[in-house]
Amino acid sequence: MARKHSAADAPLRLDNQICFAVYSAAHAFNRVYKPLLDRLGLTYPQYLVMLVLWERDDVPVKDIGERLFLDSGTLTPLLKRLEAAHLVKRTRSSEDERQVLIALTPQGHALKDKARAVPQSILAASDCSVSELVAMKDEIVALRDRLNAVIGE
Amino acid sequence: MARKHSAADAPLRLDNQICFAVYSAAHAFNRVYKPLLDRLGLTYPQYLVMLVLWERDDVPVKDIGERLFLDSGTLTPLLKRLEAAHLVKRTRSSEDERQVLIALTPQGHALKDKARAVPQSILAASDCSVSELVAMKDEIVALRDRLNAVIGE
DNA sequence: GACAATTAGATTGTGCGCAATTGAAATTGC
DNA sequence: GCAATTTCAATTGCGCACAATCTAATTGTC
Repeated sequence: MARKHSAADAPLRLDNQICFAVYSAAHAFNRVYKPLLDRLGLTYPQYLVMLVLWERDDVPVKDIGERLFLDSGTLTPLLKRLEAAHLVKRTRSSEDERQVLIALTPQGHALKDKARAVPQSILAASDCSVSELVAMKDEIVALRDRLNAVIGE
Repeated sequence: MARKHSAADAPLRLDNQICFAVYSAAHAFNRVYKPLLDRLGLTYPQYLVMLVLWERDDVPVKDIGERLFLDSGTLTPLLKRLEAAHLVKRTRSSEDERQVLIALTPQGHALKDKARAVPQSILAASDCSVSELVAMKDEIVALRDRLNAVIGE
């Protein structure tokens, strides 16, 4: 019978790790996005922040972080770079001086139209039907949420 | 009828992005792995390298990179840290002086036994049957491979 | 009103991840 | 046989990610 190494090692084999499937797929997405986002002058995490802001802006950093599962250590420098690129404006809230509100500039709003080409290209690259992708996305989100539920014990 | 914003914006909504599902799931995995890997003294990417080496060591950096989809800019410093931790040894190949061969030290081999507890904990955290996880992994790997196929045009 | 506890964001330090460049070694093309 | 090309690893620089720490502002309790 054909067997690779010892059966006791199966749980430690790279190709059996779902985490590596997810990890490597994330990098593959990043590589496909890169040339598309270069045209917008955005990195992939910056693109995610812009997606959040295009839905609703003038929101505190905290809200963006909760949406993307990122903390201030990641977002503060990223948002400063977006501000340096004149895509967002950062202003202290007058109601709560602890908060910094992130608003889109006119250029930030305008970039949304150029961004509409991105999802189409990604769909083409994934070489997959929309319904299949939606089903997969829902499964992955469900897994992510179960994992996140474990973090807080 | 209930509609969120404009239908034309649906392709740009964060919750419709499969890439974000994958991206955020990768981070969720990382957070679940962290306390488990801390006990082994490994980061997650270092754990992946060790998985590769536990299958077969004495391999050039290039092979590890092809397996994990990582380049020398990532692997060289990572491998130097594993060497500093006395888990691997780096030696120039005598057959091809361009190559650096990575071999496990006795401690590197020994760590495999401690690592066996990791996949079990991950399975528990994912709160999912093995067959469901395998099916999902295969789908994600298939998507990743289609994306990677596009990179080379 | 005073003070402890909490919250928001910024900062620092470490470790990826990748593009671009470099340098040495091997392969090829003629 | 030797120049041109290719290959492999290392290096540099930039941008995440996140833990830990810090400061300032707000809330809760009395």
